[in-house]
Amino acid sequence: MREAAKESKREKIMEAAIQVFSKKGYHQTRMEEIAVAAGIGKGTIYEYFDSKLQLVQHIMETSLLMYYEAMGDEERSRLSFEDRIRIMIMGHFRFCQQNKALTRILFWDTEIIDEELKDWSYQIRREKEEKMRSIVEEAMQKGEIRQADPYLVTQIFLGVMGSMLVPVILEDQEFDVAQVAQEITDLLMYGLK
Amino acid sequence: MREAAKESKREKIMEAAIQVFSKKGYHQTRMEEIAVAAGIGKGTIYEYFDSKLQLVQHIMETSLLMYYEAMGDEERSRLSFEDRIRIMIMGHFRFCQQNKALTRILFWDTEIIDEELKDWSYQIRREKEEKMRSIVEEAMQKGEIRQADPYLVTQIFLGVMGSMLVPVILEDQEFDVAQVAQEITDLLMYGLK
Amino acid sequence: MREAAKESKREKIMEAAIQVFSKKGYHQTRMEEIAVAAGIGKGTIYEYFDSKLQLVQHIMETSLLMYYEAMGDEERSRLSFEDRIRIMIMGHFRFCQQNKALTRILFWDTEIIDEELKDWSYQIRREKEEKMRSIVEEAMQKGEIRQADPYLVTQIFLGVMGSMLVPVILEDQEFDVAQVAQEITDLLMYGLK
Amino acid sequence: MREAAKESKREKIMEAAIQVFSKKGYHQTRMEEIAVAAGIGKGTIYEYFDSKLQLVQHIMETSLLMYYEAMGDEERSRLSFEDRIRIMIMGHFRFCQQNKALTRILFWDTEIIDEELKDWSYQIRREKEEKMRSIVEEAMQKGEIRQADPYLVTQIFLGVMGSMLVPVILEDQEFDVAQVAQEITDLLMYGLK
DNA sequence: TATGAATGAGCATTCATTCAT
DNA sequence: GATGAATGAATGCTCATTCAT
Repeated sequence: MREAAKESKREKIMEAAIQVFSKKGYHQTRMEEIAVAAGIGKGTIYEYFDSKLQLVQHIMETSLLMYYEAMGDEERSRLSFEDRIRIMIMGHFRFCQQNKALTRILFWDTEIIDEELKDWSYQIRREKEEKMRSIVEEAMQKGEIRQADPYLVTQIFLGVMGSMLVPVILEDQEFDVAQVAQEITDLLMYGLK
Repeated sequence: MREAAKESKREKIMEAAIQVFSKKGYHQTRMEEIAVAAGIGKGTIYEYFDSKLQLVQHIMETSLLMYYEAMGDEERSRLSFEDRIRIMIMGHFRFCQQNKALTRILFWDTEIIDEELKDWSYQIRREKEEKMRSIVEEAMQKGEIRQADPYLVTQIFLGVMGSMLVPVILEDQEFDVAQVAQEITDLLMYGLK
Repeated sequence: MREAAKESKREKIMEAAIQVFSKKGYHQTRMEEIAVAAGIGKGTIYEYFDSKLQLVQHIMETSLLMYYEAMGDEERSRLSFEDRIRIMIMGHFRFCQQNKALTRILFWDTEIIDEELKDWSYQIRREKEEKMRSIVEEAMQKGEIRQADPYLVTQIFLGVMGSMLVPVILEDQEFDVAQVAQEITDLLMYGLK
Repeated sequence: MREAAKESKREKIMEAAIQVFSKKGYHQTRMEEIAVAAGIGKGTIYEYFDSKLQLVQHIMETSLLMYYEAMGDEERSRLSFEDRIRIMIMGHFRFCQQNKALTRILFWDTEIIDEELKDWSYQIRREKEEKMRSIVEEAMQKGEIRQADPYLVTQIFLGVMGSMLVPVILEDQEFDVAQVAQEITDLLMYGLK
């Protein structure tokens, strides 16, 4: 089989797996369901992935890379803090809206699948947190935002980003990503009063 | 056996189950582990609960009642919006800090256990959301806070409350509940600028 | 406890067990059901019987004695063959009609409970067969009935006796024992022609 | 796998199950024993049958069809009553002799497995009875046999057919089916005198 | 390479029996 | 004696994984 075709079947399996995992959760999903969804035989999955665990790991790792790319804050240090977080929030929402099934797997049904995967997932979370915190701290130093506990502010940002998953995931709402990002940034920057 | 002793054993099983479910997740937990953790025989669990599913359901229902009690917003409509949400946030944090394992089960590892339980869980979430939204809308009408999309504001509040689970759950940090609630309320009310 | 009272509780358990075993079969019956039916505690059964198996064994042995007594062919060798088998068939029917639950356990739901019990049950059956055959052979020698394979005739007699269990057990019919015994004897003696 | 091979494995499982059920009874039989007897893995049984209950149900239904075929009384209404029942008795014996394990399951160890199966089994019994009765009544009308209670006569026929199971099942005797059927018919028609 | 029939480790649950009260 | 709460051996069934075709 040509490399391309091989790759395409691997992708097909991953896409099928994402749909089924997202709908039923890892433990409730049987390998056969994935095979059926992918339109292939059960055994074939094992030609491309070592195990169910490795399949979900691979999905999570790959999608996390995609997510970071969508969120990417590279080359934006010259922007104002307000713009940076607006863009970041927007990137987050855009990714979530475009990859609902994936979002559910990555950020919502944080089911404990495996000790190692749990640790990896925590590690990722911490890294994201660190990065966000350094942005916050930088903005405080520059005087762009007022002094406050940077850890707290970081958690709030992450929490707010998480908050908007609900309408996307549970209620399947579509919304204007740019506008919502703008409104949220406003609220965070200028408060409710 | 006296009623009290019977009740206490039921509680013992629930506490053991909470610990194990919280540590390993529902599907990774074997009934025997719960029995061992409770210091009883495997069969004894079935004297008090019909099945593994019913056990986790009962834990979730009971703890949700506790949570709502801790959060209780009754008789507070005469307070200012700022005070109300501060108290609410504080109640949330206090509950989470005092019931870490439970918090993980209720709000963190939202693993798909059962279709019915999933629906119930969504229902609960929606009710909480409704209530919060009505508080937000009331405050807007009274002019306590500025006009904004009430749905968005509600999601932000819920997100912020969710955000602080991370340090509690994942990093096992202790913090001063009242002070953190105050700081968060400040940030939400007056913004970062 | 007085001997009499002790005996009466033992009987009570046996009667309860007979009812439940008869209705649900040995394997489908739980010790608790018997206890409930007897109006006593589950543990109490074990004060009177060593085990579920021993309980059913005891029931079967006791009732078989009763059955043989009802069937008893002692002191009847001076009667004609026709009278003997009529009386025997009548005894069989009378016992079955008066002890329906027991009949079901003894002769109908011949479920394999235990290897030993199975062997015992076969042994009993063979003894009954032997006795019947000797009666048949005697009647042939005396010229009371015509020459035929005595084994075959014996099986027919036993079969006919078994046949009438159906209306008793399955259809709960009541019938005039003496009359039916007479009719059957006639049919066997003089044939259908 | 070819259809034929698949069917043959299904048969292999059924045959193994018949042997084990027949030897140990339904409740005493573990699925693993059947698997071992069939020379396959435990899980394989579930590829062909949904459950232990469904397996035994399928065996009973299939074998009953076989039995009725062996007994078949079609196109025999022009024969004399005597011939009809002789042929019927012969068919019954032939089936039992050729399918001993099956016979034990169908007609001997009438253990209560399941409420539904019990009802089904009674239903079958009643149908057989009805058919036999109509044959008896017809013969009485035609004057082939003397007047008697047709229900009683029917039960006797069925009882006699059941009676000969004993030597087959319990004593593993072989006998000349045609000859025994002839003798039994003689006895029933002309009596013992 | 692709398949799906075969497998058996693993687990929830039942229930006869025990034994502290 | 009487009890019923506690127990754990026993077993039906599932499903990830293997491997012959």
